[in-house]
Amino acid sequence: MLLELYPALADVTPSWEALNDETLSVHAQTVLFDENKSCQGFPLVLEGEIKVSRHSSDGRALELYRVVPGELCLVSSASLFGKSPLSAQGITTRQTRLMMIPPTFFHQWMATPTFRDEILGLFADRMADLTSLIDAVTFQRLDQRLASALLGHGQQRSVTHQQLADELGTVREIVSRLLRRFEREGWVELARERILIHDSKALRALANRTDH
Amino acid sequence: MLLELYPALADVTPSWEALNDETLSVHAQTVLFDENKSCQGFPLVLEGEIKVSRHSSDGRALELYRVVPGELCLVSSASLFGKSPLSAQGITTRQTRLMMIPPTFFHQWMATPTFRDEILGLFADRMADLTSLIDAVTFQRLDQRLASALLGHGQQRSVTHQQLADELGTVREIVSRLLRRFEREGWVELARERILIHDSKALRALANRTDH
DNA sequence: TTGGGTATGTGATCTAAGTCACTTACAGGG
DNA sequence: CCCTGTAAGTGACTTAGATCACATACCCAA
Repeated sequence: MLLELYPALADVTPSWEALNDETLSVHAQTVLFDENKSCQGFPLVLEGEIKVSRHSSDGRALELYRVVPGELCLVSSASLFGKSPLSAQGITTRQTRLMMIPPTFFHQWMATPTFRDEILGLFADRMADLTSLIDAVTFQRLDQRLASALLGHGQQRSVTHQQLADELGTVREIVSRLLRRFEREGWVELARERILIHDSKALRALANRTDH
Repeated sequence: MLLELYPALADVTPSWEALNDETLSVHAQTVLFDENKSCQGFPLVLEGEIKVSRHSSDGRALELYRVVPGELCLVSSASLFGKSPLSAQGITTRQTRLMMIPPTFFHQWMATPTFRDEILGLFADRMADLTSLIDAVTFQRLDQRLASALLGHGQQRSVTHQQLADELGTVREIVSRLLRRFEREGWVELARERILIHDSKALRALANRTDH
């Protein structure tokens, strides 16, 4: 199970099995780590999802990325590598099973080439995501980013407008207004806590526009 | 010299001295690597500076960070770890001496604990910078970011308004106007390609404001 | 069925930032 | 000293996005 998600763990010493009882199961909305707190351990997600985001002083939020099984929490690893405080908040979006690797284990495991390469590879992918986010935030319009946010979740997304706002780093009213516009165009259909995608092609076209 | 900047190189095998003749010296404005190209090697900066930035389709730019001697190019390392294409452009800001580490060497060196820890530590610091950038771009106003950009460069900065615009991800006119405002407040004094700081305290106050 | 809590819709208004179209200032080479 | 290219100043206008203040709409539990 764990090995399927993180095959490189097969080789590490001390064996991960020493930590088997460290597996914990938490509810949705559990805060696993927080901005400016130091990192307790390195989370490997077995099941569920962690949402990682930053918060502004005036109550706005921006989602950096989500950690699903088989992936890697960039912020935690950076914190472990550098002993610097965490730079974002991590919260589960639903019931989640995970293994918290203590820092000492994590450091020892990094000596194993396969494990190291896997971690560094995941690290790299996340980095690319982050730089994409940076230029989305800098150069793209909100309607384009909203369109992207709606895609890749199947035929419908079950979220509130406020949740989308927190994902994009804006406020609820703007999301509502843009969604309304999409609906008038016939691209989506809106219901309470639910958005049905009718024309993903049009949304994708908007998301990928390079001009303004 | 090299060892003073990167002490962990003392321990690596094969020895870095095998690469000694790989040191190269390039002029200002040399493009070392580019977006969507794959990475040629890992640059260790001995002297000079590399500016790493992203570019939008409509000619705007945003600086991610600068690499000075003793530091680490996050984008290059991510590219090497992940074999993914580079996600930013790297260009020297002045005459620069550097050593391009071939990927094979780099991978071998990562087996050395001291080297690995150093690299990962630098990696972590950069990550923190990047997340700060993300929320500066998302949550801060341009005047605040401009104020930050003016600080930490001594009594004066010798740059054009266009260069500042490219650093902040905006356009020249906005920078000119904001600087003019700062001048009217008596915080700075403007001259061709030169900005004298008169009241860094006021600038810092603006930069650190948490409200709007 | 009703009533309160949460989610959504929307007009009015504000403002930071971008765009356009210029003019003006400057510095260095011929 | 003039000419030319680059840097900077600036008014007029547009617009995306934020803010405020409500009006509904919906859902579940009592």
